[in-house]
Amino acid sequence: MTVYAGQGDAHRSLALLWGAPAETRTGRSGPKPGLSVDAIVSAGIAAADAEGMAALSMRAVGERLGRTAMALYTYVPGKAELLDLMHDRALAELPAGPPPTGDWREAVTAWAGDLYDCYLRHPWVLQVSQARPVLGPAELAAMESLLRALRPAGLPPRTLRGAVAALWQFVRGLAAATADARAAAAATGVADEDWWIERSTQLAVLAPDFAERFPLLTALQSTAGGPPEESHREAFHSGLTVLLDGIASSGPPADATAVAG
Amino acid sequence: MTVYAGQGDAHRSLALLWGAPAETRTGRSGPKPGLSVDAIVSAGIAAADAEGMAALSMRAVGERLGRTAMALYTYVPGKAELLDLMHDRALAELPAGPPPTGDWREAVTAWAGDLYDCYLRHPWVLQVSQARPVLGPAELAAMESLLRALRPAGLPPRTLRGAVAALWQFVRGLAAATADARAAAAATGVADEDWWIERSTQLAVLAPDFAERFPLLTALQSTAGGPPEESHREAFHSGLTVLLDGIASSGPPADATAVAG
DNA sequence: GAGCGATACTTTACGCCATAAGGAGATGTC
DNA sequence: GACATCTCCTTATGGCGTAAAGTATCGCTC
Repeated sequence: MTVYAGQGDAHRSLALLWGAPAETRTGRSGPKPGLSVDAIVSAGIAAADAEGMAALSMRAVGERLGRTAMALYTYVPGKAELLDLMHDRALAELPAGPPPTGDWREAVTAWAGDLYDCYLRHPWVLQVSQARPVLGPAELAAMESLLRALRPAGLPPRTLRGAVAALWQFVRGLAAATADARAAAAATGVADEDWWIERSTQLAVLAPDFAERFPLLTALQSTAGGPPEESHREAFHSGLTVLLDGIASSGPPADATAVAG
Repeated sequence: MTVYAGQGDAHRSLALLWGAPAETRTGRSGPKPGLSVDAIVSAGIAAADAEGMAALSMRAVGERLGRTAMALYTYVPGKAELLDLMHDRALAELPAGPPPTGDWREAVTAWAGDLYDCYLRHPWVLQVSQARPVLGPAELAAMESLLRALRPAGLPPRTLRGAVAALWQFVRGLAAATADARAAAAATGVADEDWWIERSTQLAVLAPDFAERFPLLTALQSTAGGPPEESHREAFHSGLTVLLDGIASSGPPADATAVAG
């Protein structure tokens, strides 16, 4: 669901993301707050992790805190902003910085693996409207991490921007594919492999000319072995290798870093 | 919206996608169908193009056809399946095959550009739960096209799978970023540039230590010129170059194709 | 310490949504 | 003409996000 939040109150959203500093006015009257933005975000993440994005409602989050749905509106402008906060908080689980090894390939690989794992721990993040320019601190920190890892590669700014986009989107996309395969397996109660086989059987009936219409796809598919989960992991590594090779060939004179390392 | 369709009746969905062949039983009684799956899918696409994914309801689609929402359920099992059909129909706009030039880089670039443009023509496609293994004919045809374009690169199967995933996800991700930037600009009525400036100003207030916390990001940002739309196009090209370079370096002995071409 | 305004939270209500259930009318076969 | 079948409708159910308004609680001012 979507989670295609309206642009709504962008200012308020940003302020919440970056933790509005002097929110504590002097002279507050009224009952003390029983909740907090943090607690609400945590409850939202717990709910999304446990029940999935489709089941995430303001009522559900409120119930986890022993409140009604409307109580949340004291702390958060609306569901869209709550999702923004949840998104950034999930990304905040990423390690702060890459290990200071000299090998940028290793550093980038570690970064990609961390992001991939984080997405799979919180698959609902992938359903929050992608690439909405929310600019939360954790998201920016993750990007800074990637830039730090890539620095030794010595890319010019243009290429660097492209490489960052390609890396991020690749990880995100592969995590989404993995997560969806898992969800399908869990929802149908069918094991990954069997589900795939069933699908293929149906396809063979519906499109008997499949092999002729899609010869290359058929050929490629026949070379795949093992369950989808493993196949995704393999695609992750080989795709990442392609990306790293591309980055290496766009770097400085080709052997400067290799020799230096 | 999500479009995180339940796995629901996968069989029925697949049958619709591949155009169940002998649907016309002999001896049909009852009134003649006033609608068709095709017409409903077209209306759905028109609605999504015009009003956006958030406004896409069964009611809205029905209204475009002069019917109620419930009338659609005679033709389509539910909203999720309709979205699957819309998704595949949108991808069917892609050209059938790459031009038969010998230059695979050119062919892949053309393929990527076509997909990028298609996504931007139908931004809602990017909000349909990504990578759901729907396996519609148009989606598979697009993949076959990419494989055809990549063939001269002579990649081994493992690498090929990774490269395909990386390319597809990269294009999808960048299209999503571009589409979201456009949506933000349209929704706020603010021009791209101004919106970005405003955002930066807010950030500077909320996080005065921005430059210290994110030095590399700050440095990279300062090298960017021009409006976001152009910046995205630039990222598209430089990212694609990185990917193509990576593919080239994973291919056969490195100069076989270059010399041959 | 009385009063008052601000605050947290609730109840209620509105207008959406997808879709289950059942009925009305049209159309074909027998 | 009878009947089965099919399209399409109306109605109803149970959800959703959230606007509006009410209630209880707290802290400040006088």
